[in-house]
Amino acid sequence: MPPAADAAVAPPPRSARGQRTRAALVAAARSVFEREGYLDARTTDIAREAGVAAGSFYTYFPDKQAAFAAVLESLQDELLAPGAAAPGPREQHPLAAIRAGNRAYLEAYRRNAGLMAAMEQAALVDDRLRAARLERARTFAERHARAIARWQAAGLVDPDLDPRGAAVALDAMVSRLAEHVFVHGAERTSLDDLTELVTRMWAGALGLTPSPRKEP
Amino acid sequence: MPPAADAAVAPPPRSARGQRTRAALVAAARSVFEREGYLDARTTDIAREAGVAAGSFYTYFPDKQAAFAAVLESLQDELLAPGAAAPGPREQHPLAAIRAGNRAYLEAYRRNAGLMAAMEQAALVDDRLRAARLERARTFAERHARAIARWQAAGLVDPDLDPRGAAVALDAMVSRLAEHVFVHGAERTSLDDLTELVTRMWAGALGLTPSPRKEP
Amino acid sequence: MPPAADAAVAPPPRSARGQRTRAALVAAARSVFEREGYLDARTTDIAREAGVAAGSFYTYFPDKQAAFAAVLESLQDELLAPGAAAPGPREQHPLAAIRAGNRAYLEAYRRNAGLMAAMEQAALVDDRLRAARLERARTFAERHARAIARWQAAGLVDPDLDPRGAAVALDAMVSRLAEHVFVHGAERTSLDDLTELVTRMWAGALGLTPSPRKEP
Amino acid sequence: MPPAADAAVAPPPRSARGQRTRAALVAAARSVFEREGYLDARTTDIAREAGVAAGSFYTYFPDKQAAFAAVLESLQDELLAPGAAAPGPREQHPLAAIRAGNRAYLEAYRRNAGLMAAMEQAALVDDRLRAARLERARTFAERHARAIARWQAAGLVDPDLDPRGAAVALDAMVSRLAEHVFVHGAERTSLDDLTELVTRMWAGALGLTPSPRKEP
DNA sequence: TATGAATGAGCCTTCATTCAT
DNA sequence: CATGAATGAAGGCTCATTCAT
Repeated sequence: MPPAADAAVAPPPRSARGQRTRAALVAAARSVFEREGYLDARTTDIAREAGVAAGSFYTYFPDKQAAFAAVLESLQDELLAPGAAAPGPREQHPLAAIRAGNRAYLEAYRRNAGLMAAMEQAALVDDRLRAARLERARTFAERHARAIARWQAAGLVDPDLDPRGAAVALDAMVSRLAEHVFVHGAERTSLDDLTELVTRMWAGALGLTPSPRKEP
Repeated sequence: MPPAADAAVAPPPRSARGQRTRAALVAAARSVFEREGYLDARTTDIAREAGVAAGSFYTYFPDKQAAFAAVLESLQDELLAPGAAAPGPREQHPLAAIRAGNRAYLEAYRRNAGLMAAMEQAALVDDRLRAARLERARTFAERHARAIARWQAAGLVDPDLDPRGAAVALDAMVSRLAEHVFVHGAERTSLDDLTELVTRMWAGALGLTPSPRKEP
Repeated sequence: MPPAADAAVAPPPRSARGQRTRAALVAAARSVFEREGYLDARTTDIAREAGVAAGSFYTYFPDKQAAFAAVLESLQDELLAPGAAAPGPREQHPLAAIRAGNRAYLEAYRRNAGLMAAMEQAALVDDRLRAARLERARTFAERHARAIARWQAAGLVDPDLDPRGAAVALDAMVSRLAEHVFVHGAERTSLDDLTELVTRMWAGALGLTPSPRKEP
Repeated sequence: MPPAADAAVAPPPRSARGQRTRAALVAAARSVFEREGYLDARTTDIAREAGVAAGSFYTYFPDKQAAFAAVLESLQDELLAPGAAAPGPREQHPLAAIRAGNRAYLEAYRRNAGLMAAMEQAALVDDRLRAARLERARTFAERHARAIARWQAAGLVDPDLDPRGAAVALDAMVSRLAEHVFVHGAERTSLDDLTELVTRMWAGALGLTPSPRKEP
């Protein structure tokens, strides 16, 4: 996939030195946002932690939210990793695919809990970041909707279900649950148990046929 | 259950005039929080909108968060109304109970969307309000867990399910979905469709038997 | 001594009830000023501690400083007690008189350390209270100057000394030392040692003849 | 003795421009504190008088008290100048040394009367500044105690005297007297007369032998 | 590009005092 | 006389962003 069109928004630094500085800033930003949350993070702290002057921050980012967006972008791959959202190899039984997807998502969430917390905050405060989060959720939902539709076509899932609606609802469930557990520390459970729980909810909600319809 | 113990922290106004002023402040606070969100709400605006001097705000609340808590408290009844969460009359079939509960919750959420948005914000920014939100979620979850257990006992719901886990997960789904739709304006659907969607998810996830088992 | 002329400034409460309320306020004020200092003392706290409404404070005092002045006035007797400042019975040898005076002063200071601290604060912040303090200091100085003059006349003290100047200087020494020790907690010593120290300084500074000039 | 360890708390400005701004702020602070006293001084006034934005004040000082401390530090040299406290050249007769020390102190006090008033205020209101003042007093006292001990060793001063106690007491006398006269405007005298008075008190209190003992 | 100082609008909170009842 | 609610001016401090060097 070629660089997206919106790459023009933030001209990438030409010099190697610029590349390095920018990378340092993104790393520092990640660390600071993780530690302090979106609102409490100060751009001067990010600059200091990156080892550059306060003003240099603005050489690379137009504002604080852009730095946050850059951090998220650098995580994009991890957060939207195939395992994290997609049903996996098509040959897999849906249950296995769902379980794998949920586990990957929950693991990624837990691994980046600090940032996810910051993201929740940011989404409730900054319009552009809110839009970005919705966009990400939409990506997930569409991917999942396609999988559900496929499973319906294969006779594995209740055909009356609206794939899109179900995907949205089930994604909502998993993401909120992850927030509850990993950000707010509610409901202490193991990642395994959590994975089983949401997988079971998915399965039931989709009316997943226990075994493929190969039987006569 | 009597009012929380820390209600004593803010002694209720002695005089009738004080009662009126306090009520005016709570009303104004609700309006301002709805309009501006938690972070952007200013105590001076609340005071002005209540028609009192800026300092009078502090006669009744130690700070902004206390005013917000007071607003939530005044909503408590509505948000925790039996319909909004409980399975309703015990004789009802679970599906009807779930549908009624979800509809009531979603209606209340939509009716107070501005405030709910403020609450999400507040919970991510203020520790005490976060704790209050978790407490509220717990109340819901426990109520629902009891209902599920009852249904299991009646042979209407998959007996292998952990009632508490299922309740937490399904509540998460509904609340996040409500936030998506009513706060962020994603996924435009009717309240009816939304109600049907989540009710169906509940039913499937619980393995709800369409009609009670009639075996002897 | 009949009531001073300035009693007119604050018309004494006529009713017995008023007398009691005023007394309660003065007692409460003393306690609060002692505990909080002049600046941090709140009139509402004084009223609450006196068991009256906030507004009642102003029935008895025009403002905060008046209440403080009233407290000091109620202490006047103690602070200006004969022992605390005067040379005592004229027949006494000066050294004994000085020692007794210093001891009485230091004891009174220590007993009322909290209030004295408040007084220092008040004097640096409120003009009227500053004037009152200077007036009190002047009273002391004059009394002591007279004693010194008397001792000079008796040939017991260096006749070249300016009685007024010496009195002012030595009073300054004692009052500042008391502040150092009892308010700021510097130089921990016993009251006995402190008394001996200042008495010795007085004696030396006055060129006090060890024993009366009765010898030939 | 190197600068106090906590000097590191406020890193000195890197650029020359920063040096200039900081100096301007300290000068402005001195002027404002002198004119308004510690409590009434406003940081915004200091900034305005320094010709910088209100926020720039906080680039150099965390708060008002730090600015005050910086002003005092810039006075340190003057206030603790050898002449102001020390007995001067060792060959000098104590009386001359004491007179010179007292005169220097009183002159410095009078020259900075506005600031000294602010300092008294500050010490009664701010804990850190109080501690600083006690520390300064201790420095004086120790220096004087050493001088007294030296004079005792030379047979010029009453050997029974506790050098430290005497130093503390006499310093207290002089500082309080200076405050009386220069801050509160009590007891109008000339600086010469004041110097003579306190010098005489010192001499008497120390039992200073008019001229060195000539015994072999 | 880098630097780091400068900017300045913005808002919460206190509390002595007043006043309607 | 008592009550207790209402008043409202005042100011310290933050920090994202800009800009002169």
